[in-house]
Amino acid sequence: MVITERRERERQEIRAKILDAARELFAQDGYEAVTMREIAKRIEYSPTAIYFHFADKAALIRELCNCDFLALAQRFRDLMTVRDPIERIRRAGAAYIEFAERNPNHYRLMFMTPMPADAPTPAESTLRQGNPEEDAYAFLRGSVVEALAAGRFRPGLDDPDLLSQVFWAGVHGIAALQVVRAEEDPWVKWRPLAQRTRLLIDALIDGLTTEKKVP
Amino acid sequence: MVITERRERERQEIRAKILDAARELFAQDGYEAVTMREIAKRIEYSPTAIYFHFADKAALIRELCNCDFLALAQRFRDLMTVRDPIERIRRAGAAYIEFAERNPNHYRLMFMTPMPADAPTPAESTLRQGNPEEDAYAFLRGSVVEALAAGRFRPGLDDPDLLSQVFWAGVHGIAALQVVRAEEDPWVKWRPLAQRTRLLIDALIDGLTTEKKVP
DNA sequence: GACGCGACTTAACATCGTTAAGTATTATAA
DNA sequence: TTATAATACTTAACGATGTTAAGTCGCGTC
Repeated sequence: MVITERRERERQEIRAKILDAARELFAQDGYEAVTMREIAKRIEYSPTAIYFHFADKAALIRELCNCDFLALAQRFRDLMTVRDPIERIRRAGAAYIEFAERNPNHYRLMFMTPMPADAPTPAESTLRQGNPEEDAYAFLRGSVVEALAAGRFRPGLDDPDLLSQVFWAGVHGIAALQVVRAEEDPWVKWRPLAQRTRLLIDALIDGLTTEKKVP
Repeated sequence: MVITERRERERQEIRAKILDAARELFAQDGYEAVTMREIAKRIEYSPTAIYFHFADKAALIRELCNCDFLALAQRFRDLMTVRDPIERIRRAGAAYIEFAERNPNHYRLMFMTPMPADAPTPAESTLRQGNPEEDAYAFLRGSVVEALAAGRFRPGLDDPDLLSQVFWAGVHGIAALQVVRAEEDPWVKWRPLAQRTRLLIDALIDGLTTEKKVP
């Protein structure tokens, strides 16, 4: 039965080729602009061939998205070495925004697009929910729990989910506005991204914890 | 020449009918889902008729968008009566998020979609930039300047644009995540919007100003 | 050596935004 | 009063999109 193994291997190869082509086009031009026909042309197959490997365009893009979630979580994994949980949260916020700046189209799909009804639930997904190495939210929440245990947050603030979600919202706001209004915006004179990032993270941490960065 | 006046009036009427139909469909289903043919069916005209009143679909939607910007700015206008600038900023943040919650599709178009290349510049737009009654950013910035003059922000924080942008980013983060992940999200157990809103605004204000809400 | 299945192609469908061409109605000019 | 021109539309069609139906070809199995 070695033959079916080879078949399976070939299947995975062409699957990967499709994904690579799609990723490249998509990172360049964004979701809507990517065409099944164009992906097909790139890999020198007919457009229909893609449908033997992916149910539809959404499924294709969803698979790319999964990779991106993993990539983000793995950037966070490197921050495990930071011992102080508050400092770790700070760095995670900065890394998050940097990810968005570097992969604006991926970020848009991951966090700025409504989830389709048939999106995979944690049970279906290959990503294991709650595992900080694969789930970025779990990483953030874990650090919050740690800081909470160390009594670093202000009294009265004791809900790790609420705290995580507020911090996430803050950095997401910076990232999302950057992605959408990155180029020349005649309506608002944007301050440099680094300045906005720094001040928001500092202010949020200052407002939530007992420590003071600014006197 | 009263006749051309009537013609112009009729023109405006059908224009308004198109806009109304488009607004309703759009608020229900979002931008991509709205079809020129469906708008046409609703007003009982042929699809082509729309093109005699609007250059294309984007122009149509852009006009709706303009109305929404104005509507938001006018919600802010009511906050002019709040004397304390910091309290006014607080309330503006809450009103902003409430607007997003109530008009998720409009919000998506206004703040979560890349600006098309042919979007109107402030010079072209009917909205007057810098006028706090028509420009929500100007309203926020004005309040920040006022608070700055009153010495309410922490020492070292003296750039009204940077401060405005950071505050905007914070509330935008809450609003944007709400719009995209409002329904059941199996990945994150979301805390109630009101709680997230309150904590983020309080924390940001605490972190940026000299006053303390929480001890 | 007939059969069947898997991987693919060609052709087509429905739907989308948009445009070309034609047609009434109506105001202006002769 | 009638010819002309402009206005406000309609019908038909174009090209592009995601997707599906039907057919082809090659390989492994009985």
